[in-house]
Amino acid sequence: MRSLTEENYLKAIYRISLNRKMKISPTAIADEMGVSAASVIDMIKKLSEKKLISYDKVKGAKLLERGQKEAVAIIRNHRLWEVFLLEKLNYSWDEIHDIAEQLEHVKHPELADRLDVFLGHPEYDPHGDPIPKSNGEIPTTVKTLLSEIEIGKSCRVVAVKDTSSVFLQYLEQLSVNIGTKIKVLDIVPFDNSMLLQIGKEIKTTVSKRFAESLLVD
Amino acid sequence: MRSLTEENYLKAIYRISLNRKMKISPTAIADEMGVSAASVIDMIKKLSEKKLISYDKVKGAKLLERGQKEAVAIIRNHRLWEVFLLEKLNYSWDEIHDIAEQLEHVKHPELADRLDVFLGHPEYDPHGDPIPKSNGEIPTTVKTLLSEIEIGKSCRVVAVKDTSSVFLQYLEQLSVNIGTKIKVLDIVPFDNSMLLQIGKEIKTTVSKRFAESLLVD
DNA sequence: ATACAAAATTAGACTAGTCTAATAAAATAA
DNA sequence: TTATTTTATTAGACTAGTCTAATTTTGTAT
Repeated sequence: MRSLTEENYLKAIYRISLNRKMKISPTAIADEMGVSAASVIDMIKKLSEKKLISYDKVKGAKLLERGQKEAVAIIRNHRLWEVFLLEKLNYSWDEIHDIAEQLEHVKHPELADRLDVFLGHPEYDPHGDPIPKSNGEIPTTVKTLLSEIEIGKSCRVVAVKDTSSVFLQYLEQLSVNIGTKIKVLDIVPFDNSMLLQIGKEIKTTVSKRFAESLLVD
Repeated sequence: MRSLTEENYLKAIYRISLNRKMKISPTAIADEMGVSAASVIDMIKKLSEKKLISYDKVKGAKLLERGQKEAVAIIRNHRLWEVFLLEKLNYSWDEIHDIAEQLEHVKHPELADRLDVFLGHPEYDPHGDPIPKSNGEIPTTVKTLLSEIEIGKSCRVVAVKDTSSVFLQYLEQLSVNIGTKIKVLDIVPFDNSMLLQIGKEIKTTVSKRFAESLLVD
């Protein structure tokens, strides 16, 4: 059984390995976790002994197969719970992360799968990140930005890139939610502003910046 | 912020205070929690200092207002999550407790209330225990056993008293679930067996013991 | 009331995870 | 290549929660 702390280290190492293709040094982990480098060294020893990661001063830390699997499972939990919180409990984009951070550690062999079924096998979490499959496979999603949609085509909102409250409030005002259907009616060549049909009711023009902050399918 | 362990002690003290009307001694808590009496003494000191409980060698431990409130909030979480796990994720009666034991500690000011709304304000958890309200009030439910229903009356299953797997399997076989409608067609005076109409399809006779293991409304 | 048993408490140790401060090793710049 | 800075590592201490093994207190039975 993995402790909460161990799980968080695995997750941190996983996240670093995605973001930057660089060496995963103790200091990098310390920054990610918000702890001292000394603490990280201790945990690196522990996780290495348990064969969850490999470590070498030169090459840095790296998840071994078991560690990788566990990290991905936690990410899967996290993203599924985020979908649940947003869609079922009507939480807003900016609130779900912290709660999912706690929920992701709840352990039961079938929990993620049952949640997945209940939510209808969502492919993305509300931040647009792909939800790993049960077998650990992560759909390599080519995320489509609204700004890439051609005139006349329709799409559905699957996630937001920008989670600032100004942006989210703007979305609310426009009645844009996850699942909202959007049709691109026109694109202004001058500044790439887009004329959109949002749902059935609303027709409005948005900036390029706006269109680059929404992920659609 | 309360630690996991502190929360579990508060919960244990609360549970003891319900079951037996007796003094809540360190040993009683130790038994309930499965730890040594020495550990309990330490925690009693801690919780007393934090004004969550009172303690006195003679009178034993007692939850103070804040402690009581927090304990009830945790119970509320627990029972709401049990409903969720059973009704939404289709877990079985015997699996939900352990998972809810973890979920109950997830903290966010609105979580319980949102879950409550999502689940449609359930009054009982699947074990037939009342779910505390948001304000801490616990509906003093006069639980009705199926065995108390009169001939010709109908009711709906709200919970089970017995959670042994033999009983649960029997229920499954009879297609009895939470929410299932049952009509009492006849009662055999000899041994109080009941002839039931279960849902639309099934008509069967069950023993008194069976009828005393099902809670209905 | 005295002796025995049970319960409460204290003392001291252990683990997991954290820290700071000191030291060692490596990388970088002059 | 030597000095400086950054990074890695070790040492030692702290907290929360746990334990076992005394020890003290309380309760009970004769």
